[in-house]
Amino acid sequence: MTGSGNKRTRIQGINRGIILEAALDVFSAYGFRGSTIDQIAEKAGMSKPNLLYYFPRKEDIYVTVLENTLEDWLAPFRDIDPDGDPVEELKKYTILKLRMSANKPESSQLFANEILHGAPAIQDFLRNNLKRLVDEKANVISHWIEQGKIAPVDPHHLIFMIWATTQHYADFDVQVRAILPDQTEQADFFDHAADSILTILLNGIRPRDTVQPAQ
Amino acid sequence: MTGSGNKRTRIQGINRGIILEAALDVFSAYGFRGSTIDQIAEKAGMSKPNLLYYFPRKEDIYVTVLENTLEDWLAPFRDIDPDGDPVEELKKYTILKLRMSANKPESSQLFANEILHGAPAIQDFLRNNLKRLVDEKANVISHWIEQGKIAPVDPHHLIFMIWATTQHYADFDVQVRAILPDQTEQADFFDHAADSILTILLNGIRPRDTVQPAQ
DNA sequence: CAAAAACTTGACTGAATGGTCAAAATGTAG
DNA sequence: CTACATTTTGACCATTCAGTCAAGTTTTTG
Repeated sequence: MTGSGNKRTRIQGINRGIILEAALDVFSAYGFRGSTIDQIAEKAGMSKPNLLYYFPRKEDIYVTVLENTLEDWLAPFRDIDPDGDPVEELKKYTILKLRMSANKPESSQLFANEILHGAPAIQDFLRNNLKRLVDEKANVISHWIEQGKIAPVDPHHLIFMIWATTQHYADFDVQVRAILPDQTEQADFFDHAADSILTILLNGIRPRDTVQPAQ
Repeated sequence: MTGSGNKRTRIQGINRGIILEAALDVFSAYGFRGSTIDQIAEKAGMSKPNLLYYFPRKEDIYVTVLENTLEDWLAPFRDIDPDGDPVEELKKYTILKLRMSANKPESSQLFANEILHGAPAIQDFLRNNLKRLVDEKANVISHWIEQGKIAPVDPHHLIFMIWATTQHYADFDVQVRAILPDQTEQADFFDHAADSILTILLNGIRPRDTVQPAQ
């Protein structure tokens, strides 16, 4: 959960972890500018100078949290298996992402906030690592289409659609709760959401030999 | 574009408009906390005290911009016609929403940022006005389903899916551009996006009499 | 257990920023 | 064109907040 970088001593390992956990909470709730070092320090249960002993600048904390988050976020995407059954793979991925939205909305929110404000800290990452990875997976989808396993749809836009839809439940959490106050209380809310989304999505990409009805 | 509230004099009308336009740009780019009154004042071409003469507090500007934005944002949703053809109505709505993402991403971004940070300024609006409206439109969709005009899908989640997908192109603009640098340059990028999304979405909700294939 | 290294913190500093104020400039109505 | 209302702004104030520092405390190591 914490594990980044060079933890010289025992105490460093522990405290960096505590700080990063607190920082995720605070940054995801208030954004970079909206968060204060004091807030994070208090949540981490240490003094501000102590926190700055581990991360000399506010930005250092932020970037570290963001990097850790990115990895969590991409792992299930990396795991999409080119040799698996397309429907099964996309289904698995969608459910995993949705589960992340349910269990760790903070990660998604932190990331969303970063992108929303122009991704100042991860421009390069998006343009290089992420682009490469997405292009690669888009290729996988293209193959599936060629083999007639799913309908011909633009792979990139399909990926965007899955991202958007699944992250919506984390990023727009407040709105979802406001609109469905009772259902969001229920334990099976996310299962139901998954069902609904997958029904549309999987039927949307099911191979069709008939032409779409006019209009 | 500007038009809210009580503009006593000619000058007030003009200047409030200028301020709100500048404020939308600034707030959408940097968030509430990340924006400064000086920034907005400079963009609006006037001194800070002058700006504060029209909107005594930073929050007043923010709330006003947000309210104007909300109306733009909801108008096409309100216009979904219960008596229209379902596929045609949803198609129209999706395209309108996507066009808004293309033409005025700032509005969507401002709204996304507000929700992302817990919607402190519009909790009530979400819980009352928005919930009512969404429930109403969800009912319309339910009717369409009963009449067999579209497949049985959860109306609320369908709405979320359309919102999420269309707004993604505004809110995650930087990411989309990073992944599709060439295509986003092209004039027909949004048309292509609309095609891709609608292909999946409309097939996803097309009435089916055959059972979905196993798994 | 003593010395060195690592860790912790109260008190402080400087810059940024939301907001005030009184006086000047401009617009408007009779 | 004069009196009044509206608009504009330079200078200023108080607060918040990132980051420093020097002096203390704890942990580790030989």
